[in-house]
Amino acid sequence: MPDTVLWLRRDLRLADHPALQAAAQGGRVVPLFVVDPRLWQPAGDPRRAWLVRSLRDLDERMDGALVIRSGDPVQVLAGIVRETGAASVHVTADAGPYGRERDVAVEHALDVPLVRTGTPYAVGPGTITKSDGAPYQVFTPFFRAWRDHGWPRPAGPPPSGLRWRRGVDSTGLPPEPDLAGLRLPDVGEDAALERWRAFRETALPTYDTDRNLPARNGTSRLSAHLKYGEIHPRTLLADLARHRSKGADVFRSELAWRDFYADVLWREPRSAREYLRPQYRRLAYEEPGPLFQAWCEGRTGFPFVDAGMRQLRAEGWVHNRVRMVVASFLVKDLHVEWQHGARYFLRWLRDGDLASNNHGWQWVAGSGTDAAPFFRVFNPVTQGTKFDPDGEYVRRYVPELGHLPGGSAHEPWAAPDGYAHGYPARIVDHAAERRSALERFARLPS
DNA sequence: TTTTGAGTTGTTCGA
DNA sequence: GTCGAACAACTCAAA
Repeated sequence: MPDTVLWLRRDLRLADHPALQAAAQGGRVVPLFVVDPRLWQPAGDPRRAWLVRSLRDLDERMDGALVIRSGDPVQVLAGIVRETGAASVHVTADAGPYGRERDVAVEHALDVPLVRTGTPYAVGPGTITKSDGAPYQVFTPFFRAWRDHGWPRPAGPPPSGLRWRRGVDSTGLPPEPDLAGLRLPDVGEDAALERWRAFRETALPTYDTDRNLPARNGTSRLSAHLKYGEIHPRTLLADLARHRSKGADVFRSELAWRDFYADVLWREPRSAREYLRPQYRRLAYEEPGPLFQAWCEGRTGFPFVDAGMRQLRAEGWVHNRVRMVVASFLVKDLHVEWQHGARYFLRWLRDGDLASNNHGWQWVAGSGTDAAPFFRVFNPVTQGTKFDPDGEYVRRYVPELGHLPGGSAHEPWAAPDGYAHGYPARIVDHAAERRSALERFARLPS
């Protein structure tokens, strides 16, 4: 039986891995990861560090068999096939705009088959359609169809006869960037499974309500594990079938959101960078300047916003409720186009995913999927007092507010000693900027 | 075929 | 303090 190549990308695990199962049908498997400058360069340090750690973990599970090479995948794959005499190259299909084109280019350059088995999603992009075959543009009908469609069972553990081919030249791991104090959680397949187990047994039953409270550990924090494919949503959905609770239902729908946004990107690749509703391009925006800088650095003077932006720089992760609030602040209060915020997020988020991140930003901007009532402008103070009533989250990330008790941390301007520790004054008047945002929308030709 | 109701995550105003 | 209406308008599916 001839050997095969398993070209790993966003599927850095051994369990529940259909492409690995397919590759193992041949002889020995050459597990390969290509450090592609076109993906490595634009990725921020948190994502690079996560990737390096995840590859190191995977290599250990493979007893050191993982082959790492840098360069253009077209050349690297052709070289590997030539060196090893492999009969096929196996991948998990990539749904992103760059990955799809890259895979077609690799396919054309190879004289052996490029075999795509499975996707990183429960239901592959392009699968769910309306009865007339057109794609859904609204989440809830997509969700119903997605649920009714169902998803495959987990593929199980790696096949018992699996043999890695050894001795293939490898450049070794790329250097891990210095994160300068930014803390990442444990990385890798075991860490992902453990995170899932811990979440399932503690926070899942109350996920429907607690997921909105950023001070609490109420969310799964699986996003980066899912992004790198250390765990597959199939695995999660199979386990969820044994949990009956409102929390389990809501968590399932969050996995459907991930599939939905991947589906939207697959059908409209330009939506990664451009407005899904093109008329929003003509809105009156402001060029990013000093106010944008203040937003990036978490010194807008709005505690909930600043806490979120500082959490981003401290952990490479932000609670989803707070992502919405900081995004709304940039787009609706500072009138900066969503692409600037999305790019900054992708630079610093450890889970930075093109589809989820950029469509989430478009949702906030009003230009994305969903009815998008343009008058939806988050009030950073209201959001703070509603979802962080004790001010615990704000004080955790903004030490200058540590002396303000309870919910008063959300309104330092109302406390006599609110600015005693150097917290900045508000950079804009929220009520005025809200009106300005609504006026800009009203002037938008339809 | 047309109509109708509902749609992840909101805020403000006035009764 | 609570509550409903208004903000204005697109997609989808059921009636």
